[in-house]
Amino acid sequence: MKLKDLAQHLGLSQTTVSRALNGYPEVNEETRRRVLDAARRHGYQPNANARRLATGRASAIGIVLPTDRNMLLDPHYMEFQAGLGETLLRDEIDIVLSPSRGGDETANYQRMAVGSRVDGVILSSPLIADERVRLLTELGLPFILHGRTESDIPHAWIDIDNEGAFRHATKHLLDLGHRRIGLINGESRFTFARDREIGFRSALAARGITPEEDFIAGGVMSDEVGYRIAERFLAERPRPTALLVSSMMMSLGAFRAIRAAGLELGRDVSMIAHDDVFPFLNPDVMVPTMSTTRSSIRAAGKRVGELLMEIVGGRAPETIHELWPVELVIRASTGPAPAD
Amino acid sequence: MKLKDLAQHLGLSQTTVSRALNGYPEVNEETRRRVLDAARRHGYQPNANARRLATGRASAIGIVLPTDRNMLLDPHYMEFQAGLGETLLRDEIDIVLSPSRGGDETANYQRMAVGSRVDGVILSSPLIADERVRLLTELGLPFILHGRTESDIPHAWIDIDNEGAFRHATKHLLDLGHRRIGLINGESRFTFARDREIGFRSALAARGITPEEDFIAGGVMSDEVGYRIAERFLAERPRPTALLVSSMMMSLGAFRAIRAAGLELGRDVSMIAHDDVFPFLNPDVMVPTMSTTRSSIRAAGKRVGELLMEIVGGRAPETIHELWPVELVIRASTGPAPAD
DNA sequence: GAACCTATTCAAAGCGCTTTCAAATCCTGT
DNA sequence: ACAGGATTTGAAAGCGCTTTGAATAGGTTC
Repeated sequence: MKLKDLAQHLGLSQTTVSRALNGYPEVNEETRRRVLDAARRHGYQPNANARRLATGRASAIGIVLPTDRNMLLDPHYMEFQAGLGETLLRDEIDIVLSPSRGGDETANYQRMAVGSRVDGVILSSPLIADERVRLLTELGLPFILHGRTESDIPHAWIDIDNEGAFRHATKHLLDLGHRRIGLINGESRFTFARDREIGFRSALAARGITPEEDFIAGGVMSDEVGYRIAERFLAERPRPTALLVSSMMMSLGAFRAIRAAGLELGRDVSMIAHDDVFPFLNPDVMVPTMSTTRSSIRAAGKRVGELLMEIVGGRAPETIHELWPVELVIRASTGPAPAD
Repeated sequence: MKLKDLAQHLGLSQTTVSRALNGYPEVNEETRRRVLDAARRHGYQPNANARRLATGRASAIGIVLPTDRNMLLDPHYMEFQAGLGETLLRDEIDIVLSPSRGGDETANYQRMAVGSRVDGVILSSPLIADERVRLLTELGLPFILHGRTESDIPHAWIDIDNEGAFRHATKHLLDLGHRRIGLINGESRFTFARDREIGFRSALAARGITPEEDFIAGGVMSDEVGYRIAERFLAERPRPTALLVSSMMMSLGAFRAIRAAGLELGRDVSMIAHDDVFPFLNPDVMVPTMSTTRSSIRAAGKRVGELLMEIVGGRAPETIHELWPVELVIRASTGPAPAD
């Protein structure tokens, strides 16, 4: 059933039917009712591609998934997508995935931009100086950054306060008497990891403590890497009495390393991990319960979707900068520093 | 730059240029070279939506993500998508995500089918009697099932041998002398979970052992649920000496429960977990290393993409049934049953 | 009653591509 | 030199929708 058929059936022109369906005002209310009614009865749905061609709008947003950077492999993306969906589906916006191999993301973005496959894209996990901002600006493809990057080019971003989160977490550990604190971070090329390290260092500096460089490390945010780094930290003498960890996945590994070293979490070693709020990894049911800096990545996904649609709708990207505060939730994995 | 411009620039008709670009044979080789050359120089890329409208092919496949079923929240989807991308990106096929809330997936599928938004869809995590097979058949939307379901309607599927995998794993534990084996399964409404239970039971039955119903449980495949079930099992007297677990995530929780009960994995309690091969959760680096039934979900995603494109291309779905064997990898988490 | 609004509808022209059908050109064999 | 076939190109008709510009009908105004 196409528009033409529906129009014929109603004895109206395509024009009027189209207008009635799309809510244009210059249509008699009675006519509109008839049209909407008939459309529902016949299960009419416009051909998405015809509409796209006619309007020039893709009604879709894109995400490039780097399938070889370990990035995508973790659950963060999934949660983020779920959040995105909450916004976009309501407005009949499609989410187009463009998995990219071999670090050749440029091609993916180009492809999306040129064929008018999508109206805009979402940039996740930005590097400290991320080329994609320039690339997309040149391509003229609207975008929003989830995270931040250094760039002269004005652009939209939304980020959590990674620096503040880790500053507060560090400060909390200091207040508990900890002096040797290990930082198990994400990969240092990502802005969020840099910001967390800055927050960590600044809290130490505020107390006149010089951080031990051996107690700062980062890597892919996996269970495995968490284990390895924690194992290394705990083998040092004197060893750290507290760990600050960039993800719950890593904290699982770190926890194992603590056990493996014959130590007890929350007593011998304290730990605070960053929690992106995965439904399948709940810090409240861990044993012991895990102290966290918490910010829902799903909520972020939802908001990112909203904002991108605003940009596509004409809002100036440079007016969009949101920095979300991060909550520090103290649970049982943190305790006073043990006596030396 | 559109086709018309390019044609004008070359002094050719749109027809010829279009044919040259799309590899039709009835075009002079020299002309084709000129066209391809000019297209590259001008960075010409056809408008995706115009092409879609003209050909009637969407060059896209769809995935409905149930955002409220806990399903999607786990990392399986992500790995699967990565695999999909390996196939589809090569052929310029888009992956369209359709997140669905409130269990109203029907609407999502309908939407994809009618607007010719996608050429076909992928069905993941089928229930034992999954309505979607009938729905999609009626909608006339090509699809492939990743997993199996009971249905009179002939359809394409690809699945791993869940039953065989768990039968072998159980048999291996029996060979090690274990008699009380706990099954920590996925949610029982899913076919894969049922099949695993069948495999488990049949291995026991083959030795004349009646399974203890209290040692069979299932739930969302999360760390948390793994912990809870294992904790419950281990509180029983006599307790199981081995656990068979449906996912690595659950096995993490189960492992914690074993430690919490003051037991040692691989000595007091053996464990075999199903490993979908996540790059961030490597059974080889766990302590102790984890015995697994292994089958890469990413490889499955890749194959599913290939097969779906074959179906879209005209291959009869009922000719597509692939059952993949599952490897049993014995590592340190399994050992002989302790004396009673 | 003529001129002028306003509200409502429609015919037709795109959107940028593919594809059918016809035409033009070039060979080949006789 | 010419019919007949193969090769190569092009004009034009869609694909199903939106949107412009024009037309019609029904008041209003002076």
